[in-house]
Amino acid sequence: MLDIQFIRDNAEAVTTKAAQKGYPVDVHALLAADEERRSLLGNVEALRRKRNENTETIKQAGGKPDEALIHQGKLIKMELAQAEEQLDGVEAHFEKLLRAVPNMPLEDVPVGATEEENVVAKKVGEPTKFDFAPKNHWEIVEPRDMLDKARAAKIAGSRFGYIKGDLVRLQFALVQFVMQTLGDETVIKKLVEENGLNVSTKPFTPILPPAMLRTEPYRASARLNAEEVTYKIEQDDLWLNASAEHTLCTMYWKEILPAEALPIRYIGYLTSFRREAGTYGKDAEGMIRWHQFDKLEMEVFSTPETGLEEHKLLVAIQEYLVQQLGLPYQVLQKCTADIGKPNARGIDIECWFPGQNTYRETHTADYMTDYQARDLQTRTRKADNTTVFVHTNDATAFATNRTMAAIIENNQTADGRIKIPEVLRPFMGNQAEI
RNA sequence: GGAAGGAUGUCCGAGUGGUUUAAGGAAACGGUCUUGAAAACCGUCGUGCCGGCAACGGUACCGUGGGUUCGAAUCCCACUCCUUCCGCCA
Repeated sequence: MLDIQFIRDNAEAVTTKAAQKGYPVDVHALLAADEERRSLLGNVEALRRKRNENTETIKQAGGKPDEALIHQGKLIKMELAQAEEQLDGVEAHFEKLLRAVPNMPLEDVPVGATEEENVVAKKVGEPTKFDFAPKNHWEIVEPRDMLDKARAAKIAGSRFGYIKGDLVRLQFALVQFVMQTLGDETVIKKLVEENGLNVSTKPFTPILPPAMLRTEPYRASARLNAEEVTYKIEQDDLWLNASAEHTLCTMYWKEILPAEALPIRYIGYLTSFRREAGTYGKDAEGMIRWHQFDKLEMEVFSTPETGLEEHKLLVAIQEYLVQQLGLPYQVLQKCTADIGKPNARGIDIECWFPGQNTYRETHTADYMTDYQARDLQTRTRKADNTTVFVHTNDATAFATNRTMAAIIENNQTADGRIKIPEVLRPFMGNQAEI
């Protein structure tokens, strides 16, 4: 959530920017509720003070029952109960309005009403050329028994699949490659320097996070999108994660991190689950949009000063990883409508899919400033002993299904085989193709 | 699934109705001493919210929610989580 003080000071800008993101919020209603809340809080606190003073008087008298004082205490109690009830109602209303306000986009985020208005920031590599008609990834792997969606549909329904054989080995090669690359300080240092960033060169810590989480931290992360995206385990009041980010960004819920711990950089590997409600018909074939998929996800906790630089580092890492695989791609600066409620800035990377003759999203990088941390109450202590909310960043390293689909389509041969990118070969027994 | 014990500030930990605006210790920060460091000693040191330019004042927070009481960290009820033991199990 946003700082209410910020909203008070910037009511017009908040209204405008929220609307740009597609979240029309009634800032005037929010500020009215805020004013009413503060006024009622004043009443309540004055009554509590009276109560405390009455108690103190009784205490001074040795705690002996004094009918008059006890009677007065009872009167205060009744009055207070009424005032508190009133305050509770207003506060609940206030909080609902406050939470409805999205994070403010940074200055360089293009204003747009739909994802059509995302801006292509750069293109790297040329769309792959073939001297034959390139196939879709499923046309390559299904006949070779590396992907079985029919049986998965029988067992689990649509948007599931059995991935088999060499494709499984390819997935674990991707995992190994990412863990090795992000764990290597020389790589991080190189990317920090090449991009002129002023951040730590600390490598990423590999992490296997939980796949389920409780409602309270999930809600605080501003990532709980109950109906369309997220599965609920009703019996145990747990949600299935829709991204490793959800159990990573919540890790330090209600904690104060020592300054020297930052930045905290994690590279997580986790199976994620999405309901994909309302997407019927989209990507019915292939392995792009499943209910269940594995993902390597980066998460960074940093000081406010370095938050934006960390975001840029994550994008640089994403580009580096894609380049290492030799995939053509474009970098998209997401517009206000597409960056998401808690985001201040968002970048997508789209890889070229020759079988579909188009670029398709494979990576996202999200910068939340302190919007998530405020609700999660994740803070750090500064040198002067005061505390400040941390900044959070998350970014895809590889979503394995989509990345493998891109590798399959770009590296296909005329006879229906798949060339393995050089950097992955050491993790596949030096096999050059599958 | 059965049983028991727990949950207190950055950490450890005392606290069973008013003396707690939470003891004590550790860590951290500042200082004294020292050639330097360590030790010792002195001092500072929880987090929100409201008001205030500020100094400061008020108020809340002892797992969560409710209740009893003039007054609750402390008593009552419900719930959540953690630990240990037994059972089951990858």
